[in-house]
Amino acid sequence: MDTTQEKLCATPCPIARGLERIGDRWSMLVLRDIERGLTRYDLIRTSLGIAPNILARRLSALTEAGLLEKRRYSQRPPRDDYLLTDAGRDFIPVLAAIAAWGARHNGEGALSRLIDEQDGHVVEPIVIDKVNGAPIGTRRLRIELPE
Amino acid sequence: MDTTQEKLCATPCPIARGLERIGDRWSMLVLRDIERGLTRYDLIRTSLGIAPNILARRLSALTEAGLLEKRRYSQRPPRDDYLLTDAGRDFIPVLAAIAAWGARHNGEGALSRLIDEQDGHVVEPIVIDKVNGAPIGTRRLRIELPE
DNA sequence: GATATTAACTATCAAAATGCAAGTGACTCC
DNA sequence: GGAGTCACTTGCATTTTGATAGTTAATATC
Repeated sequence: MDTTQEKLCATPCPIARGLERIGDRWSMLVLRDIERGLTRYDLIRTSLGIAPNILARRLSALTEAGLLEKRRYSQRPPRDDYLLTDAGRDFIPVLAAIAAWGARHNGEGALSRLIDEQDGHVVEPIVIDKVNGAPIGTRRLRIELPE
Repeated sequence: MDTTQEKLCATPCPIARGLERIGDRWSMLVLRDIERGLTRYDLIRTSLGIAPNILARRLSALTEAGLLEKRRYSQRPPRDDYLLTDAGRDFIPVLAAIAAWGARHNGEGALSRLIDEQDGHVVEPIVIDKVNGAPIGTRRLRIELPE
């Protein structure tokens, strides 16, 4: 019902374009779980407490959208797990930014944290402009429409 | 029906916590529009093409969630506009990161771009770890649950 | 002073998405 | 051959979304 192609070029806004492909809670939480190694249907289902039909639909929508791919890990019985594609993996930093925001503004009670495995420090994600290193939000920005 | 308080502490995951407050397409697009100066109901409605009841609900949910605040700009007739709170403004960098992802992976056709008003360059948002400057995704991370 | 217009909604109802519970298919293990 | 596992599907109730029309409180116009 929503192939990747048909909605492209609907809007010039890259935020809207991005949200068309993953703009719902479950999809983002599915990506989070797969990234942390829960690559199988049942692992994700019990982790999220999501209804089975909903998870099935989300997984195939994410696969269709090119964020996940199925990989057969057992021929008999036929079993697949789900892996992030390049596009899916590239979305993980966005989740990190959402996590940082959630931690700053939803901070009551205990929170899980992101740890860098190389040296064990607590990661603090922020969004910057790669061009000059300035954190987004510190300089006035403008949206320029295409010609 | 969803006050800010009652869901807090439901999960220790800051991503899930964040998404509880803004994890839907319309809310994020509303924030985008308000940030670019469309602070009034009708401006947002025509910009997004959203149904009026849905927009009303989103605006009050976002206000309830502490991302927006109403400001009366006319006493007679009584009229309000919507402004970002600190928490709402702090979410803008996440939208920038989503936009960058959307531009990278949804790039067919013309796209609008973010311009830095100080020197006019095209902004390229990326998420990094503030602690060491490493882009998120370049180092292995682990989620640590609270004790 | 009646009528039109503007801005910000609310009300009503149909359509779509979500969610729960139970069931199915393809196996393996005992 | 019965029980268990994994990855779902089916059917149906509930919830959310969306389209359309109407409302309220005013000002502006004829």
